[in-house]
Amino acid sequence: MDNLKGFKRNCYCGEPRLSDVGKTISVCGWVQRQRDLGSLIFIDLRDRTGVLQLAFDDTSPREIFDKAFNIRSEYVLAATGVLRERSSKNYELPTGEVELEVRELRILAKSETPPFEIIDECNAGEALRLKYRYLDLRRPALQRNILLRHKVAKVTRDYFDENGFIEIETPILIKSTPEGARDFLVPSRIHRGSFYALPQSPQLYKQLSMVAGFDRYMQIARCFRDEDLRADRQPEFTQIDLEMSFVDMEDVLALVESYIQRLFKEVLDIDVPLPLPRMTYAEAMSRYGTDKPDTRFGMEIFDLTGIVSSCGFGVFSSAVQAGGSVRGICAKNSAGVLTRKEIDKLTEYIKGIGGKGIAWIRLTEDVTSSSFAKFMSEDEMSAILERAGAEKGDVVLIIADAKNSAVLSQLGALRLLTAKKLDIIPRDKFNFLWVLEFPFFDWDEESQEYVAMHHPFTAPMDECLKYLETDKSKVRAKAYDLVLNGTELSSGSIRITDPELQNRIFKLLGLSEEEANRKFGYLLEAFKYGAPPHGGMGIGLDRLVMQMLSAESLRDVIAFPKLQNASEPMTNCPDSVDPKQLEELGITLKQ
RNA sequence: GGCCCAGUAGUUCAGUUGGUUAGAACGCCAGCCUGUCACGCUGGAGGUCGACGGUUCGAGCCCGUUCUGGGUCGCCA
Repeated sequence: MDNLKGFKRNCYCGEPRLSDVGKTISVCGWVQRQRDLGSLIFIDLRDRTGVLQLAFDDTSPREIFDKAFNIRSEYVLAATGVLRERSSKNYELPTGEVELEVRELRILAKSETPPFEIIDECNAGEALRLKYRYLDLRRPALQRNILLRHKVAKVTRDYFDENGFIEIETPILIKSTPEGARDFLVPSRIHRGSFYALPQSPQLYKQLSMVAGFDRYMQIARCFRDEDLRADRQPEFTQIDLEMSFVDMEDVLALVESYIQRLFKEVLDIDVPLPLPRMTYAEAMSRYGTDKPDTRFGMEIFDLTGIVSSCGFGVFSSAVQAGGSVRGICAKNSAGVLTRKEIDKLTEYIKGIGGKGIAWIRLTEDVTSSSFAKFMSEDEMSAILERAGAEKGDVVLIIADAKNSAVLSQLGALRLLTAKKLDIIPRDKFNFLWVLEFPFFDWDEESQEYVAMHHPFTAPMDECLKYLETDKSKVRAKAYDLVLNGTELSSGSIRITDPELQNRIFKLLGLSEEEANRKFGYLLEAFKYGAPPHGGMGIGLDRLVMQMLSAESLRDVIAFPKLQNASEPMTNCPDSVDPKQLEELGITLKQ
């Protein structure tokens, strides 16, 4: 093993080109591969910029050649030499026309054989890759992802800085607010029996920053939610958090739009046309069955309620009579893929998410089959086909339920699943969509009452204030979501700054004055001292980067993510602690 | 907590109807090789078939339980 003494790197591995031939350069890196051809040895040396071929032959000093002979994958090397043109070039590689004729070679570290190959094609399981995450991260694909993430953060800070935003760090140890997601708790040693919580978002602090007069705040903020994980959900994630004073919704939307445009141009060189398309929540639900529609493909939901309200098929007519609806989607040119068996699978899926089943019509080239035609008149069937826009080769999938919301959400899920099955979702599109006019209240089946759909500081739309006490279903919020390819990227609202209105809202949400004061008293108190009108957004950085890279999982864009069970195998976290630590905190564990 | 999928060599996987000594590719080790770049050729090492229990003359394969990982529903104001 050698050391670095006297060695000075002056070049990254990915940099040298034909025009540099003849220069003496010094590089450092990891051995991607050693190819021993007998009296000729090649070593591919990798750093974060790329790969450079080191060459050793009979012109090499004997001790250097012997050293090269014994070098294995993932050794760390420092090499100095003269750059020369290759006699046989590799045009696949940016550095493929040159190679380093090595004059000095140092082994800075040896390596055991890694548990999986450090190549992009590596298919090793997530658990193994996370246990050796530092090796996984050496793969060029992950290096690119993390680098792109860095660029996104850089452009973000630049953009908001240029628009007058100030980055303010808000605390990580905060008061628990047991609304919404479950909090991570941190026991206090000094205040025995009391707990801090980790922030689910810097929401209240950024609003207080507005009261403090900072006018425009942004932060690339870490957020924590103690809920179950998904491919696009990690217990800690990063949010581009912003808040602005003296603005209405249009100001926030305009600023975020132009941020998105600049970001995609600078990082991906993609032009995003503005303004971004908009849709109300009601329209999104009725056309796509979700508040985050993927508009990269059609297959929109159509309404059959009027056509089948008094038909002979009890499943349909009884759903309509109970106040529900009958709706469907039409999967174009899908009869080949959506066989009876496949439709049965879809039905199983629908039953799994609380549905009753799927009624279907399948139009192959020579025969039309259906699960319910025998109950219908010919006129009714042709009216359905016409409404569906169905032609030969198509499959119509219909859902009926006494609850309209159930019909829509099931069709929304079915639409996505079917599109994935048919592989009709374009991968190279970035379809942004503002979803506006969210309902202010959400009906909670379990408690049989209205609950806040957003956090309780979201302002109702001005024209809806009159319905607050009389008809909660009519109240819409000054809330807006930014959706990208069916993913909720970002969510924001204009906030309530009028203490009187805020008290009115708390009352409607069943929060007593005492309870509201205990939970958010400091914010209400602050608002007594001159709160500017303000609003903002939180943009999910991880999901944004994931979409920009078309990554399959959040784990591909987070340097050190957690497994589905919220653990991190590399450091064995979470882990038990020394009993002394618990003693200091006054904590006793059960059992 | 529910549902679905997967656990076989270091890694990714195959393994027929339950039947001799469990295979392949890559990786690893050794030898040969002067233009490779997924180098090539020859040879070699490497296995508690996730674990436990059951059925059977006999289990990688069938049954039960359990553990682990992935996806998903619930959950995520």
